[in-house]
Amino acid sequence: MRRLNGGTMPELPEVETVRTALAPAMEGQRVRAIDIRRDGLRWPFPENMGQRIEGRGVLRLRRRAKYIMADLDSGESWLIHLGMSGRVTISTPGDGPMRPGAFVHGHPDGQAHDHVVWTMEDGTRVTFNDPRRFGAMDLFATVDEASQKLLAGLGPEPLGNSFDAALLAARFKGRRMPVKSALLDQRNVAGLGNIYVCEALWRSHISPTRPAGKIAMHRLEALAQAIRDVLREAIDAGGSSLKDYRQADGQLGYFQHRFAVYDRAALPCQTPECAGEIARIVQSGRSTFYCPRCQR
DNA sequence: CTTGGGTCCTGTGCGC
DNA sequence: TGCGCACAGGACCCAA
Repeated sequence: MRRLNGGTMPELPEVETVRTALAPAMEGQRVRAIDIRRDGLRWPFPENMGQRIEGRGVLRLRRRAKYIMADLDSGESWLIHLGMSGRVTISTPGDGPMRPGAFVHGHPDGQAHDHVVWTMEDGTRVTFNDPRRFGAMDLFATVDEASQKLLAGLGPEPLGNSFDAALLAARFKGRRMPVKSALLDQRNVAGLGNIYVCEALWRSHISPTRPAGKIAMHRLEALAQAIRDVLREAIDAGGSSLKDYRQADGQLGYFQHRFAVYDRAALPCQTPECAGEIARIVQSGRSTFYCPRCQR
């Protein structure tokens, strides 16, 4: 089993942690300058993205699913998705060198894959780095958010009031697909990714291969609670990591969390008195980690 | 409508 | 030591 280099992919908790860190650096300030170093990431950037952002004030930062939105005083919202490998670095003028590793790979002022750099009016610099370029940015009228292509159709926020077992039951009714796949579908629940789906299923003792429509209500209650618990714990862990982020070069987006099953193939299950061994299977081309003994 | 598979992208780690 | 390849996966896209 390959190692993940100690990092985790940005799912809801990591994105929320990034939003929390970016808010004090951006909210209430104007964008003095924006340096866009390529045409796009996963998709081309929106037309005139730089002109539409430069000079605008940032009213506030919000999160929806795995997206961060910066509401601008122009009436537009700037949407950012970290994809798989997106990182954000915050440098303040007092930090000394604005960024370590200058002149790397021919980039005069930064590191390889620094794609967008924005400078706030107080000199704070925020750098978006994304080697795999699965990330995305867009601009849309804030009032038209409901019809924004990437946001329309998203399911409820798992930490919001409308998410519960009854909602899962309604979404899963009659569905034969494995519950693992159903939880990854952002139309059912917004913000879960491979890691936290595995963790939540383990906590609720549900097999990832079980058809989504064949889970008893009391087990869906446990699942909904497990989803909320694992996300909340990861957000809390990210928040505590934030206090030390300067020591990590100000790099945000990857906060190590203690996983019970993810990337733990062949290691012992941590359910008390289970003594099972964590298995790795592939579902829809993705790794699933679970305990065949205590997850049914 | 539902479901599954392909695709994009680069860094990393492993086997030969 | 160096090379090639599998793998990591979020979300769209399309085919059956």
